[in-house]
Amino acid sequence: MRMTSQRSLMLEYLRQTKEHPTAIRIYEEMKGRLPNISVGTVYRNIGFFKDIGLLRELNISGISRFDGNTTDHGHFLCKGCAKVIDLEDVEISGLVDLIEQGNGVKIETANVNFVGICRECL
Amino acid sequence: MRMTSQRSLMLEYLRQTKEHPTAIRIYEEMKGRLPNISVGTVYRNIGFFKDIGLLRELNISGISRFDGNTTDHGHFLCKGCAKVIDLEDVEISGLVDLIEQGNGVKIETANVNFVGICRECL
DNA sequence: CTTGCTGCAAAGGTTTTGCATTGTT
DNA sequence: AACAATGCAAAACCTTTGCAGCAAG
Repeated sequence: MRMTSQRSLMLEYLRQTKEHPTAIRIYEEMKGRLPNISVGTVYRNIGFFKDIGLLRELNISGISRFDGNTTDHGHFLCKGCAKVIDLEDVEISGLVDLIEQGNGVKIETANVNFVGICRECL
Repeated sequence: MRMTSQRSLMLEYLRQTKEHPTAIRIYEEMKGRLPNISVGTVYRNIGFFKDIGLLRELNISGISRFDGNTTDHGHFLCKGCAKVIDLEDVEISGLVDLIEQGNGVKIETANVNFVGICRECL
């Protein structure tokens, strides 16, 4: 792989942000630093980072969001303010073992997501 | 609401199928019985059924699939054959309580989905 | 110098929407 | 008769892709 300015800026942003951005949000963020960057590049690099395990895709409520934190954890999407909260307290590895043994399947990725109203919006 | 032939056939199909169809799949299925049905109608009715709680939208791997079984249960998507298996053995209500209490949020819907390889494809 | 990455623009696929018409109630 | 739901087609999105040029190694 070739480390380009597009890739290093994307990684820098994805590693520090906690906002679980959509692809378009990442594109806009990059646009501020690299005005000529194209959506194609953003999408291609998202795919690349996913493949090498630096990025996780979240499937909550239709639109894809991305998370630079690839440890196993759940997510909560607030319907009120559209914020996504990390749920570090969900024991996903235990769930995975249970389901693999109970159903005879091999699990590669887990998506444990909840939608509702956050503390601030309540 | 007005019970039309489009709606009753959609409900009949969604209640009996176990294939967790995509919107286009539902459209094709309906097309076999109502050759003039339009995608717009299918999408509008999917939204309507979701609103009144007769249908659940699954967000696994990008494309939306729908499930007429609205009881709380998880799903497993096989990367090999694209089949979706219901996971009745995941204790979702327990998870929901834990997260609500630990994070001070109110959960409305839970998406507990796994991707991997099924027993037959292994 | 090589070739992987990029920007651009077009295409592909999904979902939504405006509007005149149809069909339930 | 009213007006909710439909069919049709266009539009709005999101994502992917082909290709020529650029730049990292």
